[in-house]
Amino acid sequence: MPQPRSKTLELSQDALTDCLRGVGLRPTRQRMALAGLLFGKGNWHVTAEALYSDAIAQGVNVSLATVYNALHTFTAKGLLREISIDSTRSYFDTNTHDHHHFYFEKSGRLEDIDQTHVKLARLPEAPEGMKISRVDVVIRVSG
Amino acid sequence: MPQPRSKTLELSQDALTDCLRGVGLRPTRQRMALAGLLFGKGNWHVTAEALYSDAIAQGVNVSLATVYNALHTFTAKGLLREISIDSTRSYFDTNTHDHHHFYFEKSGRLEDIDQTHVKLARLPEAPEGMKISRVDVVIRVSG
DNA sequence: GAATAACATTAGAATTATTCTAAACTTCTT
DNA sequence: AAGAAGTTTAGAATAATTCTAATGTTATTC
Repeated sequence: MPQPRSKTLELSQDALTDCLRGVGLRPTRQRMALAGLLFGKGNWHVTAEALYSDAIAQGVNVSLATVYNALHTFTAKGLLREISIDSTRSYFDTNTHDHHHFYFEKSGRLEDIDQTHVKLARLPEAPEGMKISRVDVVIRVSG
Repeated sequence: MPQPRSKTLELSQDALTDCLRGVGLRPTRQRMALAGLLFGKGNWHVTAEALYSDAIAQGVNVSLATVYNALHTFTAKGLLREISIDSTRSYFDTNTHDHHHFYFEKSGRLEDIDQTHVKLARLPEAPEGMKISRVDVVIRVSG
């Protein structure tokens, strides 16, 4: 169930166009609308289904396949970051900076953790010939 | 594709029975066989499909549904720990102690990280009324 | 040790999340 | 405006997992 988003911080059409063109994507009607929903309201975590419902609710005419396409293209271009929690739950995070997450087991909700509250003091070497592409810390909470 | 397991460290029927009874589970033929495959060869990470193939290959007569049932029951009883990497990949880890993982993006393989090589120096408080049930660190490597 | 209750297993159908297909449509370039 | 390249779409396909309900097994009681 999608949370009602709090702050509205509408992005202009021009800002959205720039955002898409800036990463080499054509500003199509669907991508503009989805980018508006994704990036117009501060950082959040969204599933494909939730974004799709949101779009439909706003009268944006878009198919579920397009939502998946857009989420994956945006992720590939660095506009989003994908976070997988369990086999039935994959979130897209509009915050692409280094940060970690609380996962609320009961509600299935994800929440950013302030960067200053987690510190990895020691990390292992990447195995021979490999490089670390990302470190994810997920703190599961319940109760 | 299941890795060929290296060390063989067969567990006696008695040890398996004790292991199951110890957590309040009936030692059925299928559970005994699956527990033998899971716990007889040191720590490893297995998917449901891989364990199923392994069982079939060893001539153990078991259905896929039973493999899922057993994996989930064992996990609920604390004999296994489930690790989800992405929406199509869920592993069961026979190492239930605190530890973290390398994830090889190319091969999809998971590897334990020696406990001494990761140190979380600072952790946030659990949000109001919640308690931390688990902290997962997954280091994705590629190349 | 037979009867019974409780628990487990099974094949196959159902479900869920996601990806694929290929035809129709947009956008960009010339 | 025309052509090329890229995008969208409905609906079919896939993959992993769960469900169903009938059958089989294990444990308990007498």
